[in-house]
Amino acid sequence: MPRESLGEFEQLILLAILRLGQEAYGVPIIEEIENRTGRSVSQAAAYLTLRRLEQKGWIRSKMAMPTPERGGRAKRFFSLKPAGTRRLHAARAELLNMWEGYEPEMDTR
Amino acid sequence: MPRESLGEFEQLILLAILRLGQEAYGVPIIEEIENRTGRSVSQAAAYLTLRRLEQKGWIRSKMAMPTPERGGRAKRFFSLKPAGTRRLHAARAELLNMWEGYEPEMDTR
DNA sequence: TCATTTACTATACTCTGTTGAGTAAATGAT
DNA sequence: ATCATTTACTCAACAGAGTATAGTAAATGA
Repeated sequence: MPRESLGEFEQLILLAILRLGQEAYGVPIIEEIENRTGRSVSQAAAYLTLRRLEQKGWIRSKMAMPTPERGGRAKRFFSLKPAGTRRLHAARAELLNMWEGYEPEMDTR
Repeated sequence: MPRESLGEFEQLILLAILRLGQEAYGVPIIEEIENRTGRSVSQAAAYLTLRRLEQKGWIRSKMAMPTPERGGRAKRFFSLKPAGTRRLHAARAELLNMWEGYEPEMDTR
């Protein structure tokens, strides 16, 4: 049974798509996550997760035409479906609830 | 290779231990997570994750003496080790970074 | 003695995340 | 034209995190 809450990497992918808007295809999605988290993201990990998210009905994708640049292959653009948007929103709410009241000083008791 | 960041459920467990302080043993840990997240947590999931966290050196545990109540078996109490505290702190920083700038209104564009 | 309560365990499995390598379609240089 | 290079995406196998179902163990109270 799939879990109710989003996985962490899934969240990162959805957030990246949301933030990138019209420019949300594989390569920038990976860069966005790398910039934001500071960790490196393999292409395979990203594309696999994108496919899984699409299968679950949280995002949709569409191939675009190639662009006239060196190596400018056709890109697959992604966007959030309503269900994905709701998931993302719910994930944030859960996190807020979970960490609410936490103060870093608690760590050093 | 284990991942650098904590899993979501692992975070919940560590946070529950931190919050419960002296009272951090299996049953209240489970209740704390259920209350905070609204989802139900199986005992197996909790104890298994507790064991994994201990194996990784993020928490320690100690059996206490039985208490004189009906069914009052010996309890295994958990506490954070420094490494676990650091992980928890780092996990929070990552989350803040990841969601920074996100506004719920972004969802409804 | 035995049902009940509280606390913890075993085992097997699915889902999520990661790795390492590879394919495909475009341009640019020779 | 051919072939190296760039950009974009794919395959397959595996490891790690999370879940489900069921069970064991040690206490009390009737």
